[in-house]
Amino acid sequence: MAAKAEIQSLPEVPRPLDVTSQEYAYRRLRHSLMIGAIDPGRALTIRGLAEAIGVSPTPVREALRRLSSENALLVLENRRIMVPEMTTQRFEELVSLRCCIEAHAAERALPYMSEIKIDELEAIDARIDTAFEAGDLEASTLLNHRFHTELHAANPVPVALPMIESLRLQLGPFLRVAARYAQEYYTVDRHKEIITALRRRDAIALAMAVESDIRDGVGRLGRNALRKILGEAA
Amino acid sequence: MAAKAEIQSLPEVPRPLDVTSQEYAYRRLRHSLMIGAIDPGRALTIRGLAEAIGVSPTPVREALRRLSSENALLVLENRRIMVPEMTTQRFEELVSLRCCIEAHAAERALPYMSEIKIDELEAIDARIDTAFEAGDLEASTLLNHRFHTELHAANPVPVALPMIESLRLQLGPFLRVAARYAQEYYTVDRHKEIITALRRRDAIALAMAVESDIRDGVGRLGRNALRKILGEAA
DNA sequence: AATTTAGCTTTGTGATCACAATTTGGACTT
DNA sequence: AAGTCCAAATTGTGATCACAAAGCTAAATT
Repeated sequence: MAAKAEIQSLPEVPRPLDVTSQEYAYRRLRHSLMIGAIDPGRALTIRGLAEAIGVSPTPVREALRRLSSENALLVLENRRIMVPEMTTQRFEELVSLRCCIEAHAAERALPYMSEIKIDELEAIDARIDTAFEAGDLEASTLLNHRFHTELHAANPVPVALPMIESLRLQLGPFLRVAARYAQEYYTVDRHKEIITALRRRDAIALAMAVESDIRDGVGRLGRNALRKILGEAA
Repeated sequence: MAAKAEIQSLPEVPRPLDVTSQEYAYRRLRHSLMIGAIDPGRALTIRGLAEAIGVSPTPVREALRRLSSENALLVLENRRIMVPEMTTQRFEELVSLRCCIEAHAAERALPYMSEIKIDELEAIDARIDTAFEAGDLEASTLLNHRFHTELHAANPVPVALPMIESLRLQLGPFLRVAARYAQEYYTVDRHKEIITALRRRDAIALAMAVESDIRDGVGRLGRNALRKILGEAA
């Protein structure tokens, strides 16, 4: 009996005392996916993950079902589970859909935006700049997520949020790979424009700023990486 | 020991031989939700559903996790699971988001639309009219779903489809209730406009037609129902 | 009569076990 | 040396059981 070939080592996340094993497995898997700790195309086994996380197969299965419902994982007809691979077409679809939904969600959140909330967003943006100048890409992207989430969450009925997070989860693993291929980080941060539009209560400008922020940021990074990755393969 | 208070009777769905119990439970629950067989606000128990479906609790739990990831079900902090209730605000958010995504998805599918595909859509639309005139609301709404799905599925990378279906699932239970309150069915069917826009390859007209179709159909029906329901309550 | 409390039931959760299907590895044949 | 076939291991699946928390009912206390 050979030793288990590959005991996945998943990044750890804090576990509050009252969260269920299923929820903990979900969070840990989700975080691993988001930061690109599991490569696209990688096959996952329930028992392997259960051992890595330290719980029984049952809660792991439930976590995997959740993730596949969010399209963060793919269940093949072999019933095997893997991280979806990125293609040029899928990337373009994901980015354009994310622009569409986030612009819409921002417009919908605008009427509920208080000046205090805008101040908070401005503070987060300042921290993003600080983190970026310090070269802390980890904190920078995390704060960037935070900025967008806070923006949309101003809406008291955030039905768009789960969908935006699903898109982030689908883009996450690939963007981490993409970051390795980027020689320079285009920090074309449209957050200043977003905040200006918020203060002016200008819905049109807001939607355009949000769309530009995503298209010029995520879109450009991913496209460049895809060009290089596909160039290498050929 | 009193008999079980409420053995849910869920609408049956065909079960192919090769589908897992988990998948079967999912489909049956999903279908029940979609046609409004389970009232909003209704609490669900794992054991009760397992008995109703005829499987053990394990696959039911997995199905419930999937459904809650799609926001078709709500897990309370008591860990109890229920069908979300509809509010005016949530309804408006769902309808506007659905307009936004479906218009976008239709635009994205347009370049992949063949004349044959458009013919098929036209055929489905004809069947919708037939079913509607025959008073078969069940078939009519089912075919309406089919029409929209076929439209979006022309895109070879349909990343928007799961989100659209999630929105349908969130609106489904309520719309069934709403239909009871509608004295007359506004059959303002914009499908003819959609097909014309497709044939002309007019992306703008297509997006507008899709948006109008949803806003004038689902939106109007739901708003009227909400007005009456809330009027009764007051 | 209202409120608290005690005990029972129901419920979600998760670990374990058994089973079937798929996969894997190597030995055998050609 | 390449392909085929059989056996062992791995994997997904699902039922069952045990446990703890939450809910409910009814009795007892104030």
